[in-house]
Amino acid sequence: MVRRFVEERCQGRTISRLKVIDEGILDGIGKEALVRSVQGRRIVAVKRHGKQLFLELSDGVLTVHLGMTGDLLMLNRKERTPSHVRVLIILEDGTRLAYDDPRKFGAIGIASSANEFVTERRLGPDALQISSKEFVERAHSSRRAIKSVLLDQHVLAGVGNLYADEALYQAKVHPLTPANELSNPILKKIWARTRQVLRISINVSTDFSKLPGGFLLRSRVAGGPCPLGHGRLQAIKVGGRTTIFCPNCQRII
DNA sequence: TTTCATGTTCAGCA
DNA sequence: GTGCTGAACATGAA
Repeated sequence: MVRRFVEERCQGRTISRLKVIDEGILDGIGKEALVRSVQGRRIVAVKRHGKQLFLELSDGVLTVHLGMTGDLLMLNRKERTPSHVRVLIILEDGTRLAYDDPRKFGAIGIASSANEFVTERRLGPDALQISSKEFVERAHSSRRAIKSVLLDQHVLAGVGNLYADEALYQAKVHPLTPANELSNPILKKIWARTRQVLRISINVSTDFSKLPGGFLLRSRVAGGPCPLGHGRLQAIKVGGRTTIFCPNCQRII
């Protein structure tokens, strides 16, 4: 939804200026070099691969990752900039695309192309692009917990912690199950649920209260009720990440 | 005051 | 090579 938002508001427009307010979020490029790389360029297209956003310019690509708390906002020329804006992209008419990120876990940089960036970072196929066949192959070759596999951006790109929990809840698979012990039909189900969860979340702009009933994301709280009414949710750590699941719906290993 | 958190990367170890 | 853990990053919220 961020991609769509930026596409609607910025595609086809020209960047007249770029202002770096906090250099901490620049990734592998200095302030001056970044400014030189974007100023006067037109935003030709807005693309996404996993969690990575690409603003394709008339020459080169601006790469944007929102980290955990990042956001992109449009501000008109008079609005004052919110307190955690790190970079401002000023368009020719004075409106501004603001990169806002309190925790500064995100990153902005430059690449020669989106493909080059994906290859260099060794990102896996996008979670919404990968075929069920390739997903099954990739997942099946790992002995790690299925949740860790879903979260591994080198296996497939785009699944975050919350979405991995949701997909496994929907597929009724315990998050600690070793991926290679899952049958092909179950892996296909996980693949299908994962894309469904991502699609629906994009459609409701990650406003989880708008999700249909039976979604874990609506009330993902340890000790809270299972959305399908099958007991209480439990919290564990998988690969260092908080994992919430229903021990009744998602059978143990 | 303390703990935890939607992400990524790296060091250290089995 | 595989895979796990913990730490680091910086800040707000509970």
